[in-house]
Amino acid sequence: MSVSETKKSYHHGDLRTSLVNVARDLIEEFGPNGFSVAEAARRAKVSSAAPYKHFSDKSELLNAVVSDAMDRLRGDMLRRRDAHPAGSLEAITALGLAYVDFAKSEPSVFRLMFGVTEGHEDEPALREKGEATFGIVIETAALCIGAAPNDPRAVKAAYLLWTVVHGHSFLSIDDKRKTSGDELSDEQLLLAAGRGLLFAQ
Amino acid sequence: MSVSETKKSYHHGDLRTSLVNVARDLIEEFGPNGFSVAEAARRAKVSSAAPYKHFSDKSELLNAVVSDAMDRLRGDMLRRRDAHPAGSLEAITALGLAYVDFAKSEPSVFRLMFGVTEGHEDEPALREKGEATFGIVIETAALCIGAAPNDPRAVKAAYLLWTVVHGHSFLSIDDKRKTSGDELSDEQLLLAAGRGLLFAQ
DNA sequence: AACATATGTAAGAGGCGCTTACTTCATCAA
DNA sequence: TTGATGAAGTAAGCGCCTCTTACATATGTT
Repeated sequence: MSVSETKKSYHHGDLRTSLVNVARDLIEEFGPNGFSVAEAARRAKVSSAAPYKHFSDKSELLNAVVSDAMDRLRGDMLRRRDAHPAGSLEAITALGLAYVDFAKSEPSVFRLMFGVTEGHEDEPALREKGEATFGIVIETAALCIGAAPNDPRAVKAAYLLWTVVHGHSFLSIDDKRKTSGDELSDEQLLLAAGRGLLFAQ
Repeated sequence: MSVSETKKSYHHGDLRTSLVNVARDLIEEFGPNGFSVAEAARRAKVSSAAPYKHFSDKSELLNAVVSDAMDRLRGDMLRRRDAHPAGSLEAITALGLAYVDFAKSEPSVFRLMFGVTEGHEDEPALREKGEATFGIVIETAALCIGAAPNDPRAVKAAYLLWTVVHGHSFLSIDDKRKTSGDELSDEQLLLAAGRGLLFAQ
């Protein structure tokens, strides 16, 4: 870059998108708590007041990061599920593997997606996205056990599988797995869970 | 069991213990992120610098809250397990119910016990407590399936059950359970998980 | 050309984490 | 009894943060 090329127009261009991306990086670098709006503004090369033209407060920016992450997670899950025969154990296991892999690749953002609802009430938009994703799990579980998607057995099986996947994701990224089945792959674990829980009553 | 403060109350009472108790209240009131050392000091009626005579920084105070919570959780688990016949499905289910009940009664502290390891490295003391608690789960699972505690099948079953209980705890306190098996009791859920997973291979 | 609107900056109020320098008081050796 | 010691407190302040207010600049419609 040449010297005089630091033209830097007064307006940024797409600050909103830049902030979301920068925020995601910062969250992964310093954790959800280490993130600050001021640092995000610094990295986006704007003043520390500029972000507030796009987000009413810090948590709204964080929500934007979460919303984007939920979209990507749901996309990953569908893509990987659809690489397997509909109704197969592999199909529903693929959903779980996508979930676990997402948690491992973006642990801090994943943590932010859950539980860091402190300080502001649940965004309905985020809740809807979460429910849509769980709907996919229910559908897929129903196909596996040959039931209708509204069959309580499918809902129960789907929820139990979700607890395994969700719990395993957290325990993995929290590094709480030293003592336990470290030698088992995620796939072995989730396949076992699927076999054990799909027909559990 | 908050370790007995042997000889610390020289000056204005037992500030260390007061701070831990006040901090626990604040965390439940405002969430792990809403907590501030300054507010804890205010509630304990000391200057904002006083806490730093007892804790080197904020996270050390939080660690003390977590350590105390882990002791209470382990105590609850043992107490409730031992109300059932050794090796019974009810015994290992009781472990899980104690875990879930703890999460529900102190959701913010529970959240703090996991994942808010940001900003400071894992305290070995806390890790040890966690591993000891998981050891209880392994032992109990081994008894249920008639295996030795070091049998890989027991470890695998114990870990899978832990993922269910841990995941269910988080999903419950994060209020992510609206769409799902809301009508199922924790006990029904955990019994089903126990039946499905104890012998899963 | 002129205005309305969106998007940026500069400056600052108020809060928090943590440090430094100083003060108070319980304990114990003399 | 006393007075040195050191643990446990306070007051003041630095640097960073969130968020606000007042103002400056760019864009597009008319």
